[in-house]
Amino acid sequence: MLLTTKVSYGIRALITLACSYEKEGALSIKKISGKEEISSVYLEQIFSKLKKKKIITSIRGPKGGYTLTKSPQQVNLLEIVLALDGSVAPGKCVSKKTGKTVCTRAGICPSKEVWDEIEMQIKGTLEKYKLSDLVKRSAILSPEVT
Amino acid sequence: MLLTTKVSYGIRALITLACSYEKEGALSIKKISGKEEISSVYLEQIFSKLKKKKIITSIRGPKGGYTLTKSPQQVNLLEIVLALDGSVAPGKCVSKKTGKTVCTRAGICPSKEVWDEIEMQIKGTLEKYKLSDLVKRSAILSPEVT
DNA sequence: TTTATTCTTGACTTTTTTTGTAGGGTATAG
DNA sequence: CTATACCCTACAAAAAAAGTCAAGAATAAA
Repeated sequence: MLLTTKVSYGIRALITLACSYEKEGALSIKKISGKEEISSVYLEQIFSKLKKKKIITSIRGPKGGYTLTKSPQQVNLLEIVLALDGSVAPGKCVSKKTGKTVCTRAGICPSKEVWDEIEMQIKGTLEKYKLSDLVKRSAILSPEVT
Repeated sequence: MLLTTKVSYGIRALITLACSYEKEGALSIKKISGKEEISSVYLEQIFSKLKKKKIITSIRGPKGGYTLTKSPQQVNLLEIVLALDGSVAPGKCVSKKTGKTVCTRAGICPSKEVWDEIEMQIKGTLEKYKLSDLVKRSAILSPEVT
């Protein structure tokens, strides 16, 4: 599945970060997890992955927390999903981790081009949408955001 | 994941059936599972689902087995995947089984349109490809098919 | 310098989904 | 009648996803 809870939580947390992008200072895990009602310990893991891919930047110590590395306009959904799930492929003909061929029939698979086409479409669509698009929609759908 | 082993096995078995569509008689689970190296007991379950959706027809008793209900040109990949996996949605905002909304935030989800767009694309692509297309490609890629 | 805050990391547990097995039943051609 | 082959439900094993725990390291502020 593409939209795992990990991705869902990640996006929600990033929207929160995006909302305070122009403002001073960083947001702590505690604040974000509290606001979004996500387990803070789990969110830590998620942020660790986002940090590895340089989507967010961390600041340690009191008054520390996380900030977006780039502006919300520059972050697309594909990089978020890839950071959290490792792949957007509809199947695992090829391993996420090693990159090696998993399916022994990959060479003679008559439907491979179908799955490749779908993967391309998913990538295209996810790349098209930016974090800023979601912030806009979020403001319309739940206007209580401060 | 879209391309589960269930779907993969199902497609392979259906290609085998499609290859003997013009010929006399039905193919038994045993023959298909033997040829495709799939657990015959598992393939029964898969065929049960395909039968429910009228993609294949069964004939009981000796000399019995399964045949395609329609011609390979009339069977698209979307109906196969839907029969076996129940859905092609990238997430489960909505439950596969009950059809009810699972995600409590579905109403205020700022990325819902993204996932909907992706689901539409997947549906479109899978609908475009027919079983007969796979048979053709199969003949090119592994010409040993009799 | 000490302390409270907050990120960092890896291992572990639980839950859910997927994959596969077991075993009995039913229809039917020969 | 009997062997063949579909039919069905429950159960088991394995893999993946979701979530917890605990010890550690950096740093701002008292």
